[in-house]
Amino acid sequence: MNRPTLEAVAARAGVGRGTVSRVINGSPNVSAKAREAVQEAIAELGYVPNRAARTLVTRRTDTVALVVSESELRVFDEPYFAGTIRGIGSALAETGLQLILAMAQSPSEHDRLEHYLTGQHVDGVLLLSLHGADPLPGRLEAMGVPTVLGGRPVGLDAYSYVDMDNRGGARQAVKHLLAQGRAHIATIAGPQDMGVGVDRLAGYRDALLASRAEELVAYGDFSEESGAAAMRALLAASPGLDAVFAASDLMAVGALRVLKESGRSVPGDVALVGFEDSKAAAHTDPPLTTVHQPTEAMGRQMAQLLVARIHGEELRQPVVILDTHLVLRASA
Amino acid sequence: MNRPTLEAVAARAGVGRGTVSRVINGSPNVSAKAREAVQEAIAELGYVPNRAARTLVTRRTDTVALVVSESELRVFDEPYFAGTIRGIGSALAETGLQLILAMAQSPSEHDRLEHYLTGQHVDGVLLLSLHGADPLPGRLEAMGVPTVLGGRPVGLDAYSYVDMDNRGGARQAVKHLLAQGRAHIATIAGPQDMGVGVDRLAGYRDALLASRAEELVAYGDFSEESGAAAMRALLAASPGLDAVFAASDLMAVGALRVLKESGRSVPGDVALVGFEDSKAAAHTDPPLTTVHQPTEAMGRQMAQLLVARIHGEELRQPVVILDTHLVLRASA
DNA sequence: ACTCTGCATGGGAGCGCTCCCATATCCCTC
DNA sequence: GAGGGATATGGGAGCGCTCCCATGCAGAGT
Repeated sequence: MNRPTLEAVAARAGVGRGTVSRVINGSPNVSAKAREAVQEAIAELGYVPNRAARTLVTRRTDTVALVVSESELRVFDEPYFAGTIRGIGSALAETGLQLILAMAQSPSEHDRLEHYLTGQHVDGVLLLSLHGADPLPGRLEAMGVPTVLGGRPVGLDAYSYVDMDNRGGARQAVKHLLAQGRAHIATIAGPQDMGVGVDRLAGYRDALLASRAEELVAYGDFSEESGAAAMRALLAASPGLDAVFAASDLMAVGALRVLKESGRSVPGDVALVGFEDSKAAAHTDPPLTTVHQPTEAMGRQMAQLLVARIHGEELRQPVVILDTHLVLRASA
Repeated sequence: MNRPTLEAVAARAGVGRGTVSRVINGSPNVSAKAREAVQEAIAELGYVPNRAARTLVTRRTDTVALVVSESELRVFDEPYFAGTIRGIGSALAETGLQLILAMAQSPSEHDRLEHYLTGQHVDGVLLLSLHGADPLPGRLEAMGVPTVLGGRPVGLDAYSYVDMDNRGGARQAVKHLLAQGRAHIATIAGPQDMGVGVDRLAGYRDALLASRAEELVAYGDFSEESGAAAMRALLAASPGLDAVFAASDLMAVGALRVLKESGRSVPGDVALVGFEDSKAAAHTDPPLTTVHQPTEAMGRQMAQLLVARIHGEELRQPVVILDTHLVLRASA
């Protein structure tokens, strides 16, 4: 049951420990003959390097953490999460780095987590869409732990992050509504302590400003119920509205329900656009026109930036914004 | 920037290395005075044990892997995944174990993964709903790596797994349809190389057998499209059917679409029941009656079983089946 | 007073690896 | 043919920890 060690491989190959180590780590200064002998011995013995021993001396852990904060957990089943994690996984697989999933489910665990992350257990950290001015990324960077955020943070300036072009996507969506001749376009905005919330609202305003239409805003928290509530508020305030841009598909779903209940037809009376291009969007009645976001690409990009930083490279472009585009379905 | 070591703590506290180690690991054989001095020194220096050094000597990694196989990746955004992972996370957080997320995205990576998992990098492995007779769990156990599966495996006997009562849930769903006076009940079954697929079909048959009704089966792969295709096949074969039990919500969604397209009303002409109680189920029109499964509990349970095995405990009950129950909405 | 038991303690050995230095080997140049 | 520079190689030291053994010391028993 005992795993072979470096020494065993060296003995088998008839070389010294150093040479085996060089072969494993891809040093060029090894003769072809020695390299071959070593590789053969490795294969024969089924040798696998002991990560702990290596970490102990190199101080690299070859591990990065994906931190999912408490608030995020609720949103766990949002479609963008699945895509992002898949992207992270595939980018990381190419580098041999391991991904550990760190979830802080309570404030006390949040401390434990910070301790863990700064305690040389990981080479870098990926943080997904945090709320408000979370001090974590700043502290990690201060302790020398490279960090890359998913989603533009609001209230702090992070060195490196990857985000969707939320503003551009929203602008496009609202322009589409305008182009269809809609005159009273409302928006159901997301929480304003998150970049996504702020940016999608900004995009809405961009488009309206260009056309000098009046703005009409209600806020939700990305949940369906909040979308329904916001829709009710909007209808009460402006019964004559003829279009709604919701900052998330889920909120759009809630809004759709309320619109129907109020006897309005979609898109006949009111056109509706969501954001996310989630699976749910394709299944509503009518199917939802929405803004597509490249979640998997975002994950890949985050991982790539982090890996570069871990390798000590200077990032040419520490902030990456990915394109979004409108997906036309029946609701607008 | 240099982290303090055990030795530094010992010096500060005026004791030997051994005593500090004993304090950290909770050995009872330490005088109150020494313990106090050590704890003070630890706090003052902000000492955090080096995991790699500890792993090197103990051969414990305090890490477990959650393996998500290639085929699983597609299903990543299925709601049960989010719930399960949350349950695993919360159960693990209580034990101090770390969760690493291992995804095999291609067959070649599958080998690499197996190598990794058996190469003393993790203390145990959690495997989520595998297809067919995957050799991985057997190999892991053979190498002495404790393994717990999520979902009953088909074609191999695993020592320990956690599953939902898929058969019971399906039986309940179909009985409900029978109780409503439905006489021609079809099912859209899942893939028969997965426990969920087999068991939900078995439950359907249980219920039909009791009532001596005729069975009517089509197969899908849990995707919406496959559900739609199966529904078309069923309608072609038996235009007079008046109820459908789909083995997943997503397939039910596909079936619902086809039923509507064929001019049938739901639940008027055809009653429809899904399985999973996913978010999507609540948003269809009409909302889907479905079988609820306790995903988070499943995750917790899996983690708990694994932890017990890692601690070398004999499992009183290595197989755990969790209850499911019917959620009545409008579609049946 | 002396031995014996039992617990607290210090510190050597060693986990498996990388780093680096000293040494061996080779080939080229004059 | 001798000297010099490169390149390949072996192996000691040491990363920070746990394990365990030897030692110290107090209190109990005779």
